[in-house]
Amino acid sequence: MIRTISPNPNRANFGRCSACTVRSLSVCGALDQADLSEFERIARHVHLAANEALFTAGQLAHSVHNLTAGVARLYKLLPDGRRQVIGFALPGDFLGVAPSDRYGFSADAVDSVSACRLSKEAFRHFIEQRPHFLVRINEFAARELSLAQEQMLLLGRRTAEEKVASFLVGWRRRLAHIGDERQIIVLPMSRQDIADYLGLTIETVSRTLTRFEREKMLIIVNGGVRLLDAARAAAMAAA
Amino acid sequence: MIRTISPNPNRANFGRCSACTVRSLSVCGALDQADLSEFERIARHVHLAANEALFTAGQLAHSVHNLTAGVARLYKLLPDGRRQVIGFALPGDFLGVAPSDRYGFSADAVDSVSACRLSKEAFRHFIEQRPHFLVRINEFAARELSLAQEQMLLLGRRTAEEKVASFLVGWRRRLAHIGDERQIIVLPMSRQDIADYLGLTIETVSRTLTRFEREKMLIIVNGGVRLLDAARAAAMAAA
DNA sequence: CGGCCGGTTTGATCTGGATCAATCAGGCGG
DNA sequence: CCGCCTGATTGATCCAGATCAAACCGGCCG
Repeated sequence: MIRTISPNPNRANFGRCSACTVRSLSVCGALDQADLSEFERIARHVHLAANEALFTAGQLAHSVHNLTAGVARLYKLLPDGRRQVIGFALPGDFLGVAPSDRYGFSADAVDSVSACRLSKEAFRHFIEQRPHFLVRINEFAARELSLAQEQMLLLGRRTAEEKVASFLVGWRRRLAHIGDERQIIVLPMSRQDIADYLGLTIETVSRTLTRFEREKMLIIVNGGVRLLDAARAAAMAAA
Repeated sequence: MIRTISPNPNRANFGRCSACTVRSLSVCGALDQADLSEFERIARHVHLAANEALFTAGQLAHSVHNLTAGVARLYKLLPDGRRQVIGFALPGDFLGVAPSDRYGFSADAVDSVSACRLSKEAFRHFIEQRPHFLVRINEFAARELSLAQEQMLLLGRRTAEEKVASFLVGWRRRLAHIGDERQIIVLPMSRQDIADYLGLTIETVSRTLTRFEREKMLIIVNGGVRLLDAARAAAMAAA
């Protein structure tokens, strides 16, 4: 069985920010010991089972979130049910940059998820006293924006084959960034999630992966893929 | 002839920040008189003719920009020349939120453009002394991110008809926001720009607009469109 | 251990939008 | 005022990926 996604699956994160395994990756990486205990005072840990909602588009945005374990699916829906997954959040990711008082998208757990939840008000107050923390938030927002722009290029101008290859390469890079260096690229999300992320149908994603396997670029395993020809995948993702 | 896009086309902006017609709309809206004169000291005004470049993807990011007049096209290219326009910048828009020391996209003038250019270094220094300004930058980044997410939904899941209708409605809203309340929706960008923004071809954009005209939803005029049935357009954009 | 059940794969066919190919229109220089 | 040049429109055809329709597969519960 393939383990869940977490920087160090053997050590549990039980509430103490100073022991947080994703701190250096997260916005909290900018906090010193004193800041951290104040942060801990205003944060609450939440745990969600697969498919439970962190929050829903359109609701009043009471809270901001800091993912500490698992993978979340971020998405928007059209009235008739068409869905666009706008991103997958990993441990260390911050969900709270928003221009209005309502959530602009929905987020729910792909596998079991842990997160720090802070009331928006307490969070705003916390920030106001700590400009260096705001700088950090800004860096995270900038990275997020840059990823979104890359995704626009993908959605608007890449072929199905390029989309799937780009997704695998990008996902692998993000897993590596949080310390998951396993041979196998774990894919906890469903084919439908991937399709909705890439602007494709589930059938096209499935066919494309099968073709990649036939062409010996990868092997489809339970819960993920094993990449055999990383160079070829990277080339497809680039061009 | 249709006038260029500017909040108040009759008053020129000649270098003095305190006389800047877009200040309240821009990141500078958060600055007081003293901040403003320091800002003015480190800013330089640049003017570009149509199709001149503000900056190019991949180059070292020396500067940040604050658009004061005209429209800029922001885009990314694939190695084979496929282009995705990731946005159009209007007066008041800030171009400078980036996660790396290189520009992540290219920007050039659609029509003739004016902008404040600041060295990234001077800008960073300026920010460090002024946390409230950073908050403002953050709000702008959040709005930008939210627009990008909306655009991902459009690119991934909307039909050609919905894309064109959404574009017109969204563009009109942005024009209204900067004070352009004219009956006609000015479209200074080419059909190719619109196509590359919507993930379509120029032919599909053209055909869709002519169909909208045949169906009496709008009239195509030189340099823009006159919207006759705003409700219908809004309905198409929503669903 | 067998029969669901949800997610995935595979196959057959269809179609929205792309591609290829002429016009067409309007601004501009001569 | 004419002819060109660039961008836009319109028409004919094509095809990548969607849709429709079965299997298939693995985990789980009785």
